[in-house]
Amino acid sequence: MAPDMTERRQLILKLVIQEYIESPKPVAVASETLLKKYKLQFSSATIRNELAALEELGLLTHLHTSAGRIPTDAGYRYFVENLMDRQALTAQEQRTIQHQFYQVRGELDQWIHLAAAVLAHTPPTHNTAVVTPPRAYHVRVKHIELIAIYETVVLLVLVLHDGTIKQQSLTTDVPQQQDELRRIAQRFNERLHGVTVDKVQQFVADPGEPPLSPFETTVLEVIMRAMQQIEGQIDDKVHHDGLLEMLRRDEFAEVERVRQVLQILEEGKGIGPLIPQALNSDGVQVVIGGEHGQDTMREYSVILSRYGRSGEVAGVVGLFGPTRMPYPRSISSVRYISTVMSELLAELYGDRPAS
Amino acid sequence: MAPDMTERRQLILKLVIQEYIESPKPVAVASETLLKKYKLQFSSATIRNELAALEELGLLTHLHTSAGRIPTDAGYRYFVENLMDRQALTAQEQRTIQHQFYQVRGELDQWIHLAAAVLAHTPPTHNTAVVTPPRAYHVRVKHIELIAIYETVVLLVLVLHDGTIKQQSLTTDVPQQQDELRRIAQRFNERLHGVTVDKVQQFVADPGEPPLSPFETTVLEVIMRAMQQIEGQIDDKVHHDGLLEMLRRDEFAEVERVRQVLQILEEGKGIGPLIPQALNSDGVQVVIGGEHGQDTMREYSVILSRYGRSGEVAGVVGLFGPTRMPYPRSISSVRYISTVMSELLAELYGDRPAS
DNA sequence: TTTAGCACTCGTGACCCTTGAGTGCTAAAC
DNA sequence: GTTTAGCACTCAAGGGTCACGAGTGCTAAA
Repeated sequence: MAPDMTERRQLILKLVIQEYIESPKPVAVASETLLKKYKLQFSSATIRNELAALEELGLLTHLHTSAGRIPTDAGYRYFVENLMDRQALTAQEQRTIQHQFYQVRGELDQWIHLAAAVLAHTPPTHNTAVVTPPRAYHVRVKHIELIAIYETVVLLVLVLHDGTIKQQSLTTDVPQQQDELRRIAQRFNERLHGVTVDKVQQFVADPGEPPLSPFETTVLEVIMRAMQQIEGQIDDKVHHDGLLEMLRRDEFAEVERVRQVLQILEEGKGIGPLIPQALNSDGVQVVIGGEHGQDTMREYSVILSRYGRSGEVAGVVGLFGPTRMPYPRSISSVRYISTVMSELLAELYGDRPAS
Repeated sequence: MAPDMTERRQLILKLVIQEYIESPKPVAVASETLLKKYKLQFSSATIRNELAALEELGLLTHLHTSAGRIPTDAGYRYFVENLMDRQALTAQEQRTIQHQFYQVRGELDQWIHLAAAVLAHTPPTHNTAVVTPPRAYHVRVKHIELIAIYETVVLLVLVLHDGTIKQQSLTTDVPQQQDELRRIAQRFNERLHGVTVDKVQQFVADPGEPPLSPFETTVLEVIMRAMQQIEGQIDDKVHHDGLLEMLRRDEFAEVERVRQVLQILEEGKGIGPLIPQALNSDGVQVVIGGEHGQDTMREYSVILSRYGRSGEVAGVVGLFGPTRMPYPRSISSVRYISTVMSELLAELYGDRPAS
């Protein structure tokens, strides 16, 4: 703790931030307000002196002379690191969430929707939930399927070990029979089960006997392209929920802010770059304002947590909103939901490394 | 043609609407402006009389006495039906679009992204492109695959004949071997190929020999549930592109309008109900303002066209924006892109009914 | 039936004023 | 040295007034 941060200053900073983030509207907080609301044992003049000191320390600021104080990014950071009280979810809330996940446990593609919906609708709402699907960094082949659609059209279904599915139609000059396709798929499945993209490459270079037909080569090329594409787009699309609710906040009275948010969410700008970091960290990550040098994010914060296991099948889940965010509660929600999702994921993929 | 609609009135109405929808800002058009811009052979006073008459007929309106005229929904409708000049895409634009689709022809899941991107970025931009994935109303089983993830976890992959893929993990009490799973899948594929959900139901009721194991019954139940769910959500999620570009329009200076649009796009309100109709019609559908009694849509128009074949595998593609929309050009774009997509779809599924 | 002329309407933007919340400072009290 | 009362000062927000000008609607003449 910096020596300048006396206990009283900590108390006042904490109260200012709590007051500010909990109020429905973003009104700067004044010395008299604090005095009355929290029945402090010193006068408003003293508070004003302390507020001035906290401003000197860079933790608070104000928009103009005759306005109350609002936290700076550094102020929020200090609050999150040192001052805030944890606000765990109630047992009832935990049960409800567990129950909802239990109902869709098998449907991996529903997870991200559910997670986002739950986070967006667990009070306090008014922030946007963001989730990426569970994915592996280095994808491996789980299963290959070739289905004759009709004579010269074949549907390739590629299942990767993280559960990602990629489908692709192929047209061929030579008509393919379903029997023949099954034979090809079986050979591929035997040789390629569990391998990464470079092992597929090796197989193409040295297939052994019998050599690959042109059609088989095509199929393998498509498979490799698909795998590469999927590896490259890890943080491509971030699913979100609760946006409209968030836009009701007074912060979004001017269109420009709304456009900013849409740019961040729709084009992945701002949040995307934070995802790799979250995937490789344990615990909840909090990025406040422009802390990571992203100008688009200067007025927004993101709370992210990985679910699943680092380096294996994993995704991130979190909340996004204006820096004026109810951090204690939001952090608890994100932490809890990531735990639940991790447990369910472990159940699905087993407790050992996914094969 | 209503007898009141003299040629001159038609001309003036057409010019008013063209002037209004082509201008970058929504400024009501005045009699003097028309006179100067189009060198009309009669005076501004005459134009004013005609404008008053067109207002009497319900085709134009104005916001206050000292403002120029703007079209009503009925005015736009009359324009679209009777007055507008077709504005076909240039050969160059057509080539570019064809080329882009050719590059992703096999990847069905890329289609909707591409279609939306192309529509959103073909001038005039400033409207939002909307696309639904190619889907069949009555889904039939194409292929069933069971993959052992580990001993008691099985991944079911269900491929439907419209190319939709549904994955679901199942946990079982009895460990399942991959060989056994392959046998089960093969039996199912032989018996269920091409069948609709009620035929699956029949099979469960009367499986013949050998009877179904509890695990097999579970799998079939999951399959049926998945099929029902997919049939029910035909117009569930509408993919869109170009939203941010549209929000730069002056129409969206107030947040309330932006919220309306997000509600329409994110929650499917407004556009969803129009989709079944578009799927069952030929040609381009234009819904202007609140024509279909949807209050949320009162200030917006949608241009939709089916691609694919009615009743078989098909989707819709279109444009969405404020009623002040460049109809001639937008309609041409939508028409062209739906044609291209229909052709590609026919190529993928063959020219006969999909089997 | 068309047109010139002109009064009238009404939204827009500039300007000014008042109000009140809240600070910052000074000087006295503890 | 620290705390506090008192008060001058600042500044955003809201409201009222006014001038401006674009554009219509009407009247009367062509």
